[in-house]
Amino acid sequence: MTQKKVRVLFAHSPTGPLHIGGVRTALYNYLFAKQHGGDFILRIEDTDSQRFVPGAEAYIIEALTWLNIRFDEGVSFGGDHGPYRQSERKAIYKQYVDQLLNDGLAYIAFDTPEELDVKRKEIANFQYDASTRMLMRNSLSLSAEEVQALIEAGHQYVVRVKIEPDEDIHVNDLIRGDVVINSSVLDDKVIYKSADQLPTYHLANIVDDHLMEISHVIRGEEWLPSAPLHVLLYRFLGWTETMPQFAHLSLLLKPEGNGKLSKRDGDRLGFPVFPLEWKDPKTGEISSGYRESGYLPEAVVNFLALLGWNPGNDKEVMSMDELIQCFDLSRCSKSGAKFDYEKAKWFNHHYIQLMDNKKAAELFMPVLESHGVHAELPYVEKVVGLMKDRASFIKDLWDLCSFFFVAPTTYDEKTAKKRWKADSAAQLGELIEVLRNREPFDVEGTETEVKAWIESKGYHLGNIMNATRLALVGEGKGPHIFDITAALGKEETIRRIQQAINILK
RNA sequence: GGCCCAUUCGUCUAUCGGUUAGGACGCAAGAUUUUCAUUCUUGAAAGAGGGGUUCGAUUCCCCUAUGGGCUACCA
Repeated sequence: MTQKKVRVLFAHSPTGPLHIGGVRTALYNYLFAKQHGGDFILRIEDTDSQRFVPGAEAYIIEALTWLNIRFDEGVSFGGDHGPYRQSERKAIYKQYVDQLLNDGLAYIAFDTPEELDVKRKEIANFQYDASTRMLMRNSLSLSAEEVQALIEAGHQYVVRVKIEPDEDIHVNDLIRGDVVINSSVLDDKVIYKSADQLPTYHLANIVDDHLMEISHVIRGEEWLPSAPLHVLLYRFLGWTETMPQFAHLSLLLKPEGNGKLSKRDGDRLGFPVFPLEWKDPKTGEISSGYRESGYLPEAVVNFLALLGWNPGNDKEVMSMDELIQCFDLSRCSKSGAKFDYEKAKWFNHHYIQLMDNKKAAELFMPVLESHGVHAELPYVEKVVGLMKDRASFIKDLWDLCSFFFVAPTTYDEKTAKKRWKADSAAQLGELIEVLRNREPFDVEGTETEVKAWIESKGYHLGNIMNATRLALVGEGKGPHIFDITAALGKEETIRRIQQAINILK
């Protein structure tokens, strides 16, 4: 059987940004390749010259690079099975189209799109196949002379595969098992267009996969209905022995309602469907991306890996290396998975908790800058260490801990009403004296001394603490009070308390 | 319409004929705490429906329903 080296690919058409479902397909291919010590290849399928979108190719590469999904070979990565852009492989395809034509496994058809439309209206459930092809204008219904004359007169034509009816075609799918489709329901698919001298997906795909020695084709379920056609094409070309193994992945569905997750859903539902922000070159419309929304690549990869696959145990948090080890096509679920944005957020939260303070601080620096704060990294690191457990996104840290960088100028009304008592001003005045004499101004020492002072005076601990918090933060939130004082330092702590006394009285 | 694929808590899923149907997100309650969170504990929450096969079906088969995909000179 297939002892050949594992070579899988991510093939995408440059018709727009790669969406998150495509990212998952790329990820699964990558995991599979790496697990088997195989190659992961990028192929650009630009056989539809009409729908080409500039920038789409670079986008795919940038997005997957961000996610640490690395290619071994392909467009912009080199390799000896190139070129990897289908538009650059015209001559290659032509040769196989001719072969099919010579072998009588394909034929030339002159029907224009308009003529086909007419037929589709005339005949219910019209399908260009064995039952109708003799009614059409093609090299089967026309004489060789007529065909020749038509071509010489400059008529554009297409080449269609000639599918023989009444045969059960088996597709052995690694995820779904034996899938059988009768050839009668297949139509004589167009495999080549004379207008741009390019094959369609079906032919290009088979020829390239064969020539690039692809061992496994792992792709979305939307391809399952045409898989029998592909099986037939391998047979027609004489490549059945080396035909890759197929695996059709279930689709990613909209979180609410039903249907396949699409470009539109993201901004409508308030979460990204693209890995990176994308600006449509034609309309200028901007679609949000995971990266720009503050997602960590590790979180996106982990979340995506589990959408339609699981390791067979309760383990959910997994690094790329662990995923590579555990991944198993046979554990991919057969049914579509609804996109769960809340869980994606949880993964991000979790990965921020796991991240070391320095890394988190570095990521937080630009956020601080954007708020006009220029802080020293060691200080930011300390603050982030105190607060990062609470953030789902790095940028959330600003709301969580801006008071570490900017003193409050106003005090939250509700909190003030509840926490600032009649004697708060006097008590905090005394507290300032206690703090002024405190040395060193560390967390434990200061806490011990302040608590001792509160006890000796018979004050209410909660009242003092809550009022102090209000003075330092401006509202009733934040970490342990002495973590705040130690971070702010003696001078700033006293200044803020004094200011609160002045304003709140 | 035709063809194909699917169907376990709200969501992602485990279970490969015998389980109190397990975990995670979310939700609720409680604990911890000087605040807000985090964290921890607990709880509610599921086999689409109907037939078979079997001593026994969530699990195997069939039908129905529902959902999804495909049905282009798009991928």
